[in-house]
Amino acid sequence: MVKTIPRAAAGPMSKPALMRQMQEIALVDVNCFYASVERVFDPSLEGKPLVVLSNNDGCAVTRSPEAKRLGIGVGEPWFKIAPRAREWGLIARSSNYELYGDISARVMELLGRYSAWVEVYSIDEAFLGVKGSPAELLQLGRDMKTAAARNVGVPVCVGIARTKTLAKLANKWAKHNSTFDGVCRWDSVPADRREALMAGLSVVELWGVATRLTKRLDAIGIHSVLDLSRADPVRIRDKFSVVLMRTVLELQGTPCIPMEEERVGRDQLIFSRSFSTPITTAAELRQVLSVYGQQASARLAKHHLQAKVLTAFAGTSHYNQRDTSYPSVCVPLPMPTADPVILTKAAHALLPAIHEGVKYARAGIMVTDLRPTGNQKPLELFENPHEERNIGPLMEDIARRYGRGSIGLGYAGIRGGPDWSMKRGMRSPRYTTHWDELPLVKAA
DNA sequence: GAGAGGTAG
DNA sequence: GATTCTACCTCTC
Repeated sequence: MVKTIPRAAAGPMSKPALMRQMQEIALVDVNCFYASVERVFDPSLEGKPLVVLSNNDGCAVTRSPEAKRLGIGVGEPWFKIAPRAREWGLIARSSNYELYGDISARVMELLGRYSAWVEVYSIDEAFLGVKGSPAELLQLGRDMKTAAARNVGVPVCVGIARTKTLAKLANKWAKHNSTFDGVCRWDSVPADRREALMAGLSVVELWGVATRLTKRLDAIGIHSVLDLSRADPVRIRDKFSVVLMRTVLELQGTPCIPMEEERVGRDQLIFSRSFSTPITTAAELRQVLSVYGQQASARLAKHHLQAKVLTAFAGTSHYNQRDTSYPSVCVPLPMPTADPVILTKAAHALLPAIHEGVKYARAGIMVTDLRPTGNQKPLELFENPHEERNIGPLMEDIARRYGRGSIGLGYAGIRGGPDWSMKRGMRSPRYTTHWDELPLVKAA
């Protein structure tokens, strides 16, 4: 008697079934994403050196290829670049995360048409499970590149390989080696050429390896990607960590870093910012912490989460070595909550640790031990009078209707920008998410 | 479990 | 004078 294996039910394929079908992984990422988005809406930026700045217009986070050629590094402070900007014809933009987020969503939606399994890895890149012959895979990569340029208006590069680490590497080659024309499939590159490329690349270029590991690897004679790919995985695990061992195995073609499901809940939320001008008084800091407390409340509510622990912290500038101070307090909350009053009050627990006169450059709060909002009512004894009256949702409703800043609790409610608020003098319009900032088109 | 260290984008 | 922010993982104690 032969048992027959039941056929899979019709309908969408299960994840394990997809996994069996999936032969390779494609890494698609947008070239210098923020700068490319700025160019979508302002084509006059095309061909010009352009940098997008971090919060507070602090430093360059994204540079157009022309800006890179000027020798501007990532993280280079704007105050150092600015004096020469005019002479270089360099243009700077403040970061416009709302716009970038919206364009990112369009790119991801587009990629979803090419694979049933897209892992959104960051704002500008995604891993895709892909399947097909070598020729089909290369064609798929070229199709995605063309579609992103035509439908969204941004340039992307594609790396395709058997493992994530190799897909990352192939993507890098696609980007920096014009012969690949933006699409590189690892196994389609002749072995001797791959080795030459790997021999010429420092381990610091690898996904998961940064400066510290590079130093330690250098010390044992491992300098290039090729060196690391030939290392003994077990020895690497013993001398370093399982993380680096996975990198070695992945370089050798053994997948160890799986495609991930979309993260639903988060483990922690952080609200933190550097100030445009340092804060020196507890009164000002109280106001800042109130703002964060309410932001945390709104975000928790949005994700249907409650927090059990809140940590509040402040710190002086790392660049000022005198008078340094990094006060922080960890406040266990009496019960899981997303209530703005409770969170704000908890955040204020930092205030006694603040020394008047010290120049605090940054502050923030972190909520941890997050859990989904339960539906069972807390014991009467522990019931929170504010939550009962739903102050959080009420404030959200007003903010939605009358705009952010129209309502706030106590010190967070003051109108007009306090002088520590973020500096963003060169922000482009939020073209796609605000009615009053839509792009105008003139038909002449 | 907390904190340090490291990494990514 | 001035220099991002958020979130994760692993290791150690």
